[in-house]
Amino acid sequence: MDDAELLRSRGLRVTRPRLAALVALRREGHLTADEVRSRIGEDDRPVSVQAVYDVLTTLTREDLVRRIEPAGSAARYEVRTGDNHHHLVCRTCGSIEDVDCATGAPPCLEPASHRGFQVDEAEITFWGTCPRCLGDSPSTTTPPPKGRL
Amino acid sequence: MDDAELLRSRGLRVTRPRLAALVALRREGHLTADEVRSRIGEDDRPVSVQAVYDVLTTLTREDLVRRIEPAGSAARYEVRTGDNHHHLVCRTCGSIEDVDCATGAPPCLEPASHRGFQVDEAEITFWGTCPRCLGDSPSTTTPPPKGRL
DNA sequence: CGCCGTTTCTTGAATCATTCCAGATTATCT
DNA sequence: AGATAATCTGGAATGATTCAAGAAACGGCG
Repeated sequence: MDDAELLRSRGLRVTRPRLAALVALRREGHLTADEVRSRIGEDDRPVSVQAVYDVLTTLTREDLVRRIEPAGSAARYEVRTGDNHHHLVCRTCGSIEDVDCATGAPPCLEPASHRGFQVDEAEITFWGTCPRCLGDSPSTTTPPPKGRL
Repeated sequence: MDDAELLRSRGLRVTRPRLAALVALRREGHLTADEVRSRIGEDDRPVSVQAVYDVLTTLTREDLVRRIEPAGSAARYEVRTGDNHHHLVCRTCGSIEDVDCATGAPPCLEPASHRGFQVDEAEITFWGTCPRCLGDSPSTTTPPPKGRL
């Protein structure tokens, strides 16, 4: 099933910005809205800021894309692969890696006490230092993408 | 050890805004910077927006306060109790509850594959619906604090 | 194949949280 | 008390995201 069919199967219209966003996210994961926009602009006709947010919001709502918001960074998007994986975030350079879920199926982890909550997802962010930043001198290190924490 | 001693023990100056922030956060957890500011303003002389951010940043750096940033909401602060606990967030009203860590000491959970990362913390957010929103009709439900997701 | 109605995209401005700046204050140490 | 560096104040700037109004385009229908 190609992207066009994928969109139709969710009852979504097939538009250039949507197809381009899916392609961009399939090529690189964990992109910010702005990065998605520039990737699209590179090999396609540019789209407006608004269109990018609309597209990403729609695709997220239909579960074709997952949105993550690591503390201290703008929201990032990745193609929803179906598996429930988690993220490793480098405190120094902000890079993000996927890691498989250690336990089984979603929500993959049960809270010690539900307190009456109906839990449907456990989102896990592992914080640490990436191998590159571990070895590098601070000067050669790529600075974090945006805000600090 | 009272708050003044606590601050001194970290090499921090004892100031009214810092003491007031600690008191406010001890009374209520998971407050936004702005909420901390208004709580201080209620029973103390008001402090500037800037002072609140400075104070919270400093206290966070010294590990007296923990900062969390649930997706779709402004940053929230809570007094660091030392235990590593996690959070239950209601998708409907945005309320946050603490839950103890099921596994042991930090990082409390190991990623399936480190990929060379040196992991020091596993931050877990459980998403779901709180008991109040489960039972309530949508109309009587308190709306989410800020942005949607 | 061309028209219509609805959805989606464009441009431009607004909002919110957070940070930057420069100068006035104030908690500590001598 | 006085010096000095850390803090706080007020005001403006920044960055991500959203709102608004109108133009354009997708997809169904005749």
